[in-house]
Amino acid sequence: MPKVTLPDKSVIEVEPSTPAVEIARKISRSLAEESLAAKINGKVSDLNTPITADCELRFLTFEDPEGREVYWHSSSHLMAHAIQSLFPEAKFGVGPAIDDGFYYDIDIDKTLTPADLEAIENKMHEIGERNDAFQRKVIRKDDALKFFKEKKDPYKVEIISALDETITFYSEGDFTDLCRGPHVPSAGKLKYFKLLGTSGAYWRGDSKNKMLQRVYGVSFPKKKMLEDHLKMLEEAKLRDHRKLGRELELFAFHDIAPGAPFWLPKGMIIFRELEKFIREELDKLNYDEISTPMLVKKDLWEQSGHWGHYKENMFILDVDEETYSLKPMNCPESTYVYRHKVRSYRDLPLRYSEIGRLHRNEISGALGGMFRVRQITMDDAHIYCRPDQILSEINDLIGLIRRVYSLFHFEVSFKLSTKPDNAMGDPKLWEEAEAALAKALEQNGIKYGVKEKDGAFYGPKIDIQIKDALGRDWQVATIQLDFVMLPERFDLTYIDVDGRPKRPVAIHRAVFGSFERFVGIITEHFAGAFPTWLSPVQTAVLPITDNFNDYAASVVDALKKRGVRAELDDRNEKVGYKIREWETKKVPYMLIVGQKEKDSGTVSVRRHHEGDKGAQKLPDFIASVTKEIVEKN
RNA sequence: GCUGAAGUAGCUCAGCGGUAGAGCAGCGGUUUCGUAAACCGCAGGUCGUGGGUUCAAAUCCCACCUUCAGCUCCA
Repeated sequence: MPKVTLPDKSVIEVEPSTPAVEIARKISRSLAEESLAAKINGKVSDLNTPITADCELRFLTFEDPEGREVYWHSSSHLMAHAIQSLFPEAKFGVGPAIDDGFYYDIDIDKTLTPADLEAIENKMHEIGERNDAFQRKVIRKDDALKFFKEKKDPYKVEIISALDETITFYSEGDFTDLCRGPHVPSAGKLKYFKLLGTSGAYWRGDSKNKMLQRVYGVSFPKKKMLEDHLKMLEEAKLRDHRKLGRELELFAFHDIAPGAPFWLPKGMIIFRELEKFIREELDKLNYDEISTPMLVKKDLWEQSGHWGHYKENMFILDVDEETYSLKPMNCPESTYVYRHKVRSYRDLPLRYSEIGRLHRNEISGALGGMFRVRQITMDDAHIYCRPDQILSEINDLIGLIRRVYSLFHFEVSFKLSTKPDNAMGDPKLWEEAEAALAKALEQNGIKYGVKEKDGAFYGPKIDIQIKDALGRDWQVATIQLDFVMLPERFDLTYIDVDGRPKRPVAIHRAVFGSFERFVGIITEHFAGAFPTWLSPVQTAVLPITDNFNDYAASVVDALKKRGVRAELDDRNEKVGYKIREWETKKVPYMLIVGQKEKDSGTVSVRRHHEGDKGAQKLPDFIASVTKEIVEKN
């Protein structure tokens, strides 16, 4: 009898060919109820897969990423089923689960409208209520081809023709689809869903192929989860940095400069605070700041290799019979600073930081608010070090990145990308470097993911992701080792102890990535209510009537003297009106002053979003707000 | 770049062949007020740009510009 090992290491014996789901039932009814699929010896399988031999078994629920994937994949089948019954002429492309839902690509003559989506959604409920089982069937290739040829579905025929492996169909009611699976046991498991929209997508992602309509949706086993998800999408819309940027007067876009923001005075305050902060951090870590030319001859890019691989993304212009380009990255030019004089092993590491503007000609369709711009300001740096210094440099960088991001209350995660197949450079150096990166992560107690073979051809890297207040992931910082592009192509050397020239290792790194994108991210993360140290206006002083304008002005004066960004609101308006306005501008503190405050030398403090905090002596308020600013709380 | 949608006052939007509209913001006045919108008045627009159809175009047609959603996540 097969022995089944469960995640808690307990072992149970079962009759041969017992479906996995029976084992779940034996454990508990709720487990059987919540399970979506079974992981048998590490392979995600249908819940009713018969257990025929000894195995390790784990049940997957919606809590597991793999469980969600099965759930969404099954949802996409249910959607296709609904589409087929409403539009029998529809042909189907692919319909996978994605990070936050699912889609199906369909080929149909009419353009689907929101009303159609609603009809499809209703049909899905109707079909779901029948609770038909998802049935798996292994099928011979020629039978599979015959089936879809008869169904006149050229996309499925194309997919099957290219398959060598075992071909399986899944049927659920009167809908049959080519599918590797696995699926939830029956359509009734799929309860709460919402179709979110449609878009065009080329068959196989190739613009030479026909464009299909992609229908996106999301589904959940509990009503509350769907509601929360939809609420989150709404919230994201409200927090859209393009809207907040305009309303809070941070930045603006104009047709005259596509893909480039105009930084408004208030946005520039945030920019400068971030810049000041990162410079202070880098000073502590013994970086040297440099600034290199923005307009350079193409020879530089020929030498670095960018001319061959990156030319389409560069702004190129002819000047005096020479071809120039606006720099799309800083790295090649930093080597000129390195090569300014002969370097000794004693000089290393050299840490060159550069906050400069870069120009990248992103294709027009890729532009989007601050997230994707053509003119970016990067907090870039290139560290030149000896191979034996890699570990300590990476340690410092990990520390820096964690320190910076914890300040913004972001959750940080790290991913190590290893040697790709097209790697260049000394294999031994690769090995040592990957080991150093892994060791640095481990020394810092970091659990990290590994992306096999995902490094650049010139070195392994660590990508840093952050999770914002809405649970969305952003790829921001990066730490990239480089043995080839800068050191080899620009023939960088240092004189080692033995008097011989050696190659340094270069480390490309950025913490914020680009200021534009980072400001966009934090605008949405904080929903425009920036922490006090970043707030363009830190306190607004509101006299109750113009009888107290003088006292209010003296309060503003006192704040400004202590470096607090304060504004006087002496407009002839009721205090309720002024409060409403400063609330919507998300200013952290409002100080309301009238007769009482003037007589007692106090201010009535109102905190954004929290309300009235009562009166405080002015010096006390100044002390607490300046403390908050200095500590960046 | 490709597919689709959109562009009217600073902002949000109505108007969709017949003299350009509202609310908010702005400006002037009245009011002097205690924790999220006082009242009255005024001003504000080459209807994205260029061309065409028409007696007449914000409105219909064509081209371009810009923005938005998507185009990577592969039975």
